[in-house]
Amino acid sequence: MIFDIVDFYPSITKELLSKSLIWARQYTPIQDTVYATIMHARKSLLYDLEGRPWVKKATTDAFDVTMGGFDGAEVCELVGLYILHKLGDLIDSHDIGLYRDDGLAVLRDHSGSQADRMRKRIVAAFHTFGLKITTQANIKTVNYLDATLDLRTGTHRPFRKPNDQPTYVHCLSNHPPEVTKRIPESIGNRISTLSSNEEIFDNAAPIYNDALRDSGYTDHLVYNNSTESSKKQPRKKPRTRNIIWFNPPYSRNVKSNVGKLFFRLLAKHFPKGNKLHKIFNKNNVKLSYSCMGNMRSIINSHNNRLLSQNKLRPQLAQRICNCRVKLNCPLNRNCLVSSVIYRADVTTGDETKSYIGLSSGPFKQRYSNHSKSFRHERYEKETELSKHIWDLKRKGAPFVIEWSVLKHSNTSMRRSGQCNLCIDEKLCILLSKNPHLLNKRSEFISKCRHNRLKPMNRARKK
DNA sequence: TCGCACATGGGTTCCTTCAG
DNA sequence: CTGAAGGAACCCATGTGCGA
Repeated sequence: MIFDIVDFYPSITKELLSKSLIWARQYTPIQDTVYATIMHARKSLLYDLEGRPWVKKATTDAFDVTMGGFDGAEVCELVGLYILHKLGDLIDSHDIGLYRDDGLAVLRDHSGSQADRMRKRIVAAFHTFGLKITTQANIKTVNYLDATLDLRTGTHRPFRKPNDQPTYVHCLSNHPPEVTKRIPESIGNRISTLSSNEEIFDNAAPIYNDALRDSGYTDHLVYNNSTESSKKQPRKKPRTRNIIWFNPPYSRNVKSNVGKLFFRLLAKHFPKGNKLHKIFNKNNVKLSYSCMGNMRSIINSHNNRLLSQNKLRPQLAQRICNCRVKLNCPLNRNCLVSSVIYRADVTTGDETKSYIGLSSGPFKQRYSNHSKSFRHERYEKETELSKHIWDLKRKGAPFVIEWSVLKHSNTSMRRSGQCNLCIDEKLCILLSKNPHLLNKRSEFISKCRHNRLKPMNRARKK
């Protein structure tokens, strides 16, 4: 029996999702990424994890997000698992499966009318969750996802919807060569897996071969049943290595062999005998090209950034300093500025030592924490700056601290997944010409802590 | 309600120890 | 030599209380 949930994601009610979450947490700690995504979606819900009313009110009963996105997929997976669990009373859990909104069930030893009664019970069960499904029972052949399963012959073969012509990235497209090179091979493997024998593969292959030819490839798909033989002899799992990846963006316009140059630098600066050779060597450092961003999304994000800046400007102009005594403002009446890289210059006599830090929130808040660590000895070790201040205090050396903003930035993520603010801070530290910089080298390898504070991830902490 | 000081929490890396 | 485990350190972000 095959069934399809109509408008699955838009039909998931707050109650259903809350129940699914409560159920899932009984069995397993939910992965951080999944949890954060679901919690983000939960913002539009009226219930929290314990079923209590959620503070933020939603406008509608259902979500306003489409299922295509990451959020939708994760929510559907979770709710789907909950539904499958509940359907366990009706049908053996080994005989029913759900992928997003497509479901498949095997009914053993059921006559035609028994199977139809079961179909009706499953439809009714979905109704109790507020979901509608379309079903087909008493069938021996089903088209499920991208495969056709035939119970009569016990075979399976690739399936595509009528008029669904496969299209692939063109061989001359501006992708890393490894990507385009592997496309024919990966398609061949996929079609082979979906075909239960070579004859079925040969029947299915022409449409994919044509699509490959249209995309400029000369390769011909070959049946590959190695997956079966490899299953029989499980290979001993090799010891996992700690690999450091370098992922430069790939572009055909760049004629330099970036990879070759990179490894040449690696060999030059970390030769055998070097203290760091153990960490940075050809076996531990790998290179893989990443794709350049889609031109349309680059232009869109650029436009959005400019437009949102224009919207924010009037607000910024309203409040830039809240100091009671304006003359004492650490940033010259600009202390409420957010997302900045700042520098503190500590001058004692003729020596000036600097400390570079960042503040994603208002600088005033960060400043307040710094001043606390200067006042109380128990917070001496809070920052390298406070350590230095307490050093000077013990020596009885008079000092003056001057604060300045080095760079305005933001915590939005770059394409590489790195936060602008953190990268700018590291860059400022690297480019600083002050030989008496207080910052420690270990800061360069510290990870961004702003990712988790994005609205989506912030909910994780509630 | 605002501004401020302070306490606490949290994610991450570093360092040490120990077993295999 | 390697990886796991546990604690310490670091650098903030967030919550709370209090006086003006």
